[in-house]
Amino acid sequence: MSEDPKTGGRAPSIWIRPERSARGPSPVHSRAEIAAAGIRLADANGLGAVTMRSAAAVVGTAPASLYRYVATRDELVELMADQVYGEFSYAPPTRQAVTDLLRLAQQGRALYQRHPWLLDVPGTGNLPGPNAVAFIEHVLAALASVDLTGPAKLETIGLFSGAVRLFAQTELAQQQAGQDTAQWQGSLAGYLLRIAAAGQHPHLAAALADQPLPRDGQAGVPADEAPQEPLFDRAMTRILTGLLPPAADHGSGRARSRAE
Amino acid sequence: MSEDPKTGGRAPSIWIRPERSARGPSPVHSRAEIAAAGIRLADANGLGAVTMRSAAAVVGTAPASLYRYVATRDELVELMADQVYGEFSYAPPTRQAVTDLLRLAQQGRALYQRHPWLLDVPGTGNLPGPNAVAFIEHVLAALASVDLTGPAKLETIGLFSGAVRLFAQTELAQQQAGQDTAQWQGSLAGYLLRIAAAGQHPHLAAALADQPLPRDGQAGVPADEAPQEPLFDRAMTRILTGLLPPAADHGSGRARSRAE
DNA sequence: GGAGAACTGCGATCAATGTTCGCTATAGCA
DNA sequence: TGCTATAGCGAACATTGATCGCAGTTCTCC
Repeated sequence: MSEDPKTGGRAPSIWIRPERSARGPSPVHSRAEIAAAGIRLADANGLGAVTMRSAAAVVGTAPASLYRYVATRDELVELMADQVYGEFSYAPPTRQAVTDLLRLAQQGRALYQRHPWLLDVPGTGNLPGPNAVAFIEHVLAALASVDLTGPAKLETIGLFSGAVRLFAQTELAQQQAGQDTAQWQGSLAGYLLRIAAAGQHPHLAAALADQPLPRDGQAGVPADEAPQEPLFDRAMTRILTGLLPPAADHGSGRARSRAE
Repeated sequence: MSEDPKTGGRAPSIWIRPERSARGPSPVHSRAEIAAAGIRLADANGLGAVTMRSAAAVVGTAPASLYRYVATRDELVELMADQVYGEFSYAPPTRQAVTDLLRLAQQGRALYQRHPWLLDVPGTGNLPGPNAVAFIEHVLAALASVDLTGPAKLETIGLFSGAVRLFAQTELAQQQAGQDTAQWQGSLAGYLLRIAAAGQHPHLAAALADQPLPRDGQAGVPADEAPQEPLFDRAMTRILTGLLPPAADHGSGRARSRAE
């Protein structure tokens, strides 16, 4: 989303640039190593903790040296994102698009759980790295039997990824709010309740009065994961069946876009 | 780390803090004015163009003075976001949840079109401002006849908003890529085609070979809005019908989805 | 009406961060 | 054996968010 009005002679994406050239001394480090360092920092303290200086410190080099591997900090983040995309493991596709996509969605969800900072990485505007391309390839494989044009499939992939991201975001937000700091929970609840009490928002008041806290008990054991899983699956399945054309698979020739 | 467990002792959100106190000279400016300045900057050059200095310059004051109105830059962005949420206009709800929500989604889409930087504003983690609360209230009104618990409705609102955001994001990305800079389009296309040509990604190759440009055939006239609209409506309707329980309206039993 | 408190505007300034420049050492190529 | 392109990096610069303290202003309370 970074705006660059001029962009005269733009440096090519990091995925086009070769990692190193033949001449000169061998680099001590690598893109993968630097990306791993950034990932460690981001996993621990969020994307904001990834600075050129901190990343350089983890790698064990000087800040300026990172620019031999990466043209800009955003490229570092690109590297990090694509590296974690490599954590997908792809099973051979069945013939059921929804089944395969749901499997991928579950992995995506786990990925966001493991690397929450991924939500802060803008997904658009950059070229997809090799692991992202591999992901696209496998989603296309899952969509093989679906009656959509090529471009429509690519757009569907965007929506699919966005949906996974959206669910992960919602899930992370609420589990972070509910578990990490009760004060934030209380802050939001109190805030909304006060607004509701003012009388100007009857529907809000009703919604809040309905069932304030179906969640926490008195025990410290957080049973957060288990009941969430089928909800994710069910919701994602609904989204997917809505996103894809009805799976009438009796190959009747020409593929058509669902629009027009 | 524990500070003051009582009284919500955290630095209170800007929505809790009063805009001004009784004592002291009358402020020359206001939150709304500063937010408007930020919005103008962001509309013109993206969210990155909104710095304390630039915003202060637009308002006509010194950078340090802004901190009399806003505790941090993020609060400025909060103000901006809530101010544009005020651009919604709410029609009296029909009894059709999907219809009403679709209307709201269309407005949201237009909002993102008018203020693309809104996509860069993190939606979670902050208290909703007054206009966001008004939006929630109206979505709840649209959901009045829907068979969901209060908390479930609130969660549905999150998903609904996220879906609108997701569609807007996809739409903006592709219209920006397709129209603004042909070089980026060519860059992505060439990049993917080169990967496809390598032979390791057959499905990608097939998708790219399918139908490169299903767009308009007439040159010159950019008919970009019109053909997009029904697609948005149809897709959003599908998402909504998937998100909501089937609209058995008069309290018949438990609603179920057909997919299992 | 006067004193003090609380607040506003803001110049000056600090710290953090992304990024660049230039120097030296190094490794492949002719 | 030079030539050249590159790696590592110390030093420094520009931008930006944020703070401090001072002077002027307005309200409250006696």
